[in-house]
Amino acid sequence: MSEKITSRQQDYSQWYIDLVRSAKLADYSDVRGCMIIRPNGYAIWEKMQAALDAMFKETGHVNAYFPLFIPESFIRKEAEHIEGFAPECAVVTHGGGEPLSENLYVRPTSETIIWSSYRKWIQSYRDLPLLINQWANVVRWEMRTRLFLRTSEFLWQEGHTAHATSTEAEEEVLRMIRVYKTFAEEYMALPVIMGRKSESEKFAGAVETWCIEAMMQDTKALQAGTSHNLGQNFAKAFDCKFQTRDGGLDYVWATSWGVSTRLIGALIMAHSDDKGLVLPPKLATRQVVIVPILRGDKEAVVAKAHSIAEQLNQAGIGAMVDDSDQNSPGWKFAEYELQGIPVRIEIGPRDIKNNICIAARRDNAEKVQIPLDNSLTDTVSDLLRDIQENLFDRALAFREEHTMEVSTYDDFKSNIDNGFLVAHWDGTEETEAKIQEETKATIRVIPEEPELIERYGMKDPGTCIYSGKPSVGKVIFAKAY
RNA sequence: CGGGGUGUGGCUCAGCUGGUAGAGUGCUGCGUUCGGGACGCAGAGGUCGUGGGUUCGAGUCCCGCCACCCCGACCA
Repeated sequence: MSEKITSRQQDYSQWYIDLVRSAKLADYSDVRGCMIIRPNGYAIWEKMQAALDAMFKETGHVNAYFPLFIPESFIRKEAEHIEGFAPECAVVTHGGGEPLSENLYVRPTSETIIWSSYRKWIQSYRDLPLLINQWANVVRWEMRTRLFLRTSEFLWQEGHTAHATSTEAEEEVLRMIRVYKTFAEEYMALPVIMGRKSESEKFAGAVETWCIEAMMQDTKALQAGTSHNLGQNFAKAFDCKFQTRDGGLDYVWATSWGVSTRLIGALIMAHSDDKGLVLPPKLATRQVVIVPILRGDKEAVVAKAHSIAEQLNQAGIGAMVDDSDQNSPGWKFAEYELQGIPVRIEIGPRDIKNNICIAARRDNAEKVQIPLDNSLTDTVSDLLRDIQENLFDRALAFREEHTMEVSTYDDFKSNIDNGFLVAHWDGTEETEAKIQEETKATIRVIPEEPELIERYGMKDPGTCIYSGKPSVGKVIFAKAY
């Protein structure tokens, strides 16, 4: 084969690239740093969008769309925001062949243009809360890019909410990071650690940033979603005040939260193997592919394959038949494994005689015989549920195997390439920066997961592994994408 | 921006001390196959990244430029 996938063991990074390209998820574009999301990849995004969008609606949000272009003066209104984003912005200076009177920034995120509107829309506490989400593309000029994980342009959703009180905003921030955690774990089968970011890792312009952090198969960390408490920073920058219930005047409290097409990269790096993509059933476009073995009474085999597909489809399980005679069954097996379809059903004359079919699981390569009767849909449906759970359990077990507590800096340094390290930190940016400089590792998350907090005594006071100064609790360090 | 690498059929690449373009795979057609990437036969497909130079002659040698990839510094 010309498109052989490099093994994970040989070169993890190359494996990822080979997989993305051979599974036809994405392609490099002619524009530096940008990618083309191909139908196979976009289908995953559409599945993600559908599930997330429903969850946003359930939590009271509505969708809207704000412009791609942001006037330079808007970007400059919030001091930390401009400092954080300006260096990685694309700027439009000309339009219609003429220099523009004011430069337009291609949005790196939409807080500023959205708050310039919120200012007009919000006058009273009766206008609050305002709960808007948008599905959009954003541009951040990156020095080094990786397909899905970091490209100059990417797709995402960004929620922007406005609230009457600080407490409500805090609740919103937590509500949405929990939505992300639920989505990651239940749909992506990706266990994540929810918690706060350190001061230096938080969003430019936020008071506090919450995140969900996942572990990839090379033990590196990947930030899978963030939810920001923006306090009154943007309201003040855009002079967005409202009349309170008791007749006073106050600045509006804000949040923003987002996940991006990076999740597709996370999905790949968490579950896939050397044969190709492994998709959790809930995010696969099709859950089942049926490969008829075309020998003997071919017509009967093909007919049976289609009737199985119909039976499954009627039960809401996405199934397709590949009855083309262009490729051998072996070729098809390999191809659909590359594409990550969770279950393959093989059906041949032998099986028809025995009134069974063979189902092969993508996650662990096991093959089972399934009787061809009314129980088929339930059996397949159970199988899919089991695959979904197994992927999660496997990823969780992997993360736990690669999470350890360290109490000395020497231990830290010798184990930092082995996964997540739980360690005491004195809470200062200086220590964090020093550790990053010396080891390339950063504080990924200050966990707010009761189970983890209890297991590792996360909130117990101790001594910083780097400075030896007092620490109020432990945090998770790792090398990150 | 540093370090490394690569530009030759769609893809992966070979092409030596210069002599007029090659393989594998893919593609098209026909036939035989089909329970883990099948086989035979016949075909189509390339201004060798780009600009200049040396030469009777450049994919090959020299100089410039461009693009992309990988590794690092910045970041979802």
